[in-house]
Amino acid sequence: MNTVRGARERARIEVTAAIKDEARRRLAAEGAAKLSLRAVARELGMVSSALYRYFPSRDELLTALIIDAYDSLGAAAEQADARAHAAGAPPRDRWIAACEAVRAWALEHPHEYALVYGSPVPGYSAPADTIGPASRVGNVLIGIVRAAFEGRGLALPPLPPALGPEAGRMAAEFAEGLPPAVVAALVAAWAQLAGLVSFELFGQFQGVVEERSAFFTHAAGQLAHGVGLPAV
Amino acid sequence: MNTVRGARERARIEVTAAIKDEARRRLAAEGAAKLSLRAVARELGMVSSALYRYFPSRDELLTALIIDAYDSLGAAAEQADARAHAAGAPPRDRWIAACEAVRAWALEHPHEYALVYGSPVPGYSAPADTIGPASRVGNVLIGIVRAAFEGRGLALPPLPPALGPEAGRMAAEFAEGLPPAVVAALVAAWAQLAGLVSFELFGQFQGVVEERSAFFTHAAGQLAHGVGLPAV
DNA sequence: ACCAAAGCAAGAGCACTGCTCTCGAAATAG
DNA sequence: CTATTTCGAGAGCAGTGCTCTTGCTTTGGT
Repeated sequence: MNTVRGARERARIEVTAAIKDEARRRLAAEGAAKLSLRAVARELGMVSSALYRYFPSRDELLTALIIDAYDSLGAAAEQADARAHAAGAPPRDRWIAACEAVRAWALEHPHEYALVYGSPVPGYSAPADTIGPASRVGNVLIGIVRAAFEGRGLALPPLPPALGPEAGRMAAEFAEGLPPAVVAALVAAWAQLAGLVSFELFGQFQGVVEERSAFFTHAAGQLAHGVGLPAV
Repeated sequence: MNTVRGARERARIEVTAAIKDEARRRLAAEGAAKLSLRAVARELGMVSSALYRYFPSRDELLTALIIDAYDSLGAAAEQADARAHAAGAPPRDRWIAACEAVRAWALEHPHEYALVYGSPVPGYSAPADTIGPASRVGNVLIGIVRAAFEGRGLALPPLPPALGPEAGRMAAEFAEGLPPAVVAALVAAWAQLAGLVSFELFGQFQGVVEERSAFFTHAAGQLAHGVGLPAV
């Protein structure tokens, strides 16, 4: 019922939020590898050992930040798509809008993007709590393609027979009703989108691509074509 | 001339190599973030301060490993393509072979792959020494597409007019003679290939894609189609 | 052949990290 | 009002990157 349970509990969630905020600030400033519990505690005027009452380890703190990042990124994609949808944009434009939202979020929060889509911190494996928020971006893309499928226009990408069962399983598991060939293309496009963003963010385009924004939009359009969204 | 310049220099390059070897071993075992100079030195029977005679900082050691990783990955792609080329494979199959070689190398050297294509270590920007080795994989892909172009079959991908100058610049800069539209598609495909590999390697496909190998081959084929390589 | 210069390993030391444990104070629950 | 839980503080451990000084050894010029 979310009742007020006394000063202690309220203080706890406030301190927890303050810790995450400060950690996010330091994350943005110096990156995940240099995020130090002691520095966070120091900045908050507490002693480092007190922080362990709220997060049992540095990795747990990072996990909390990862979940928040997934949620923030997912929300950005959802909003961009909703805006495009409300404006009556065709699926292809909604797709591009969602992709551009992902890129924009990544450019605004580079270290948080690196946290979720970059190399995982070694010896760390994402706990189950992250898979829900992690799928929000994917769900946006699925929703756009589904809209195109239920409307008239969706071209079927090719699918080698050997991949039929696997694609069918993926479709049944998280994109019920969509043709397997589309689902397979969708998953690939999702990874490829991350590749485009990561390359730009991690400096791989340095000295190669200059007009990043226009280039990305073009590439996103190509991805849309790849999953079968019509050009109109 | 590579003459023998005395015991001291020989010892120096031997020790340098031993340090890199041990560092690579620890990198494979625990990842870049936990790579510790002291541990490397300890394992080599020297004291940590002695290591600074060979590498001025931890970052410099990492840079050396990055260059080696780029070279190793590039060599793997080159060999795979050369093999396919020698076997008379058409461009599309050479493309897929090169992509699969990249994936195989990444699966064999996950931490080294993460070092070069994952999130860059924060506060670290790749020095100029890395750009040469870094482009070897890209050059392989360019070579394959060029072969298809100079033979008869290469379909021109679409290119929005706004991206014409940028694509032309890229073509002139590192793929002289290829149509700008192809070069733009090539650069995007390169990033997308990395996205596919990264997603698999970093666990983003966990619970999504099961038959990773078949899925990747299919996606690589789609990338080949995207840059204009004919299906035959 | 000798001797100064350069290269090198070792050790001590600094400031920092994640994390554990104990202890006393405060808030809560019965 | 008392017993229990909850929390902050401090000390401490083992580890880190990196610097500086101290001697020893190899080198190169005379």
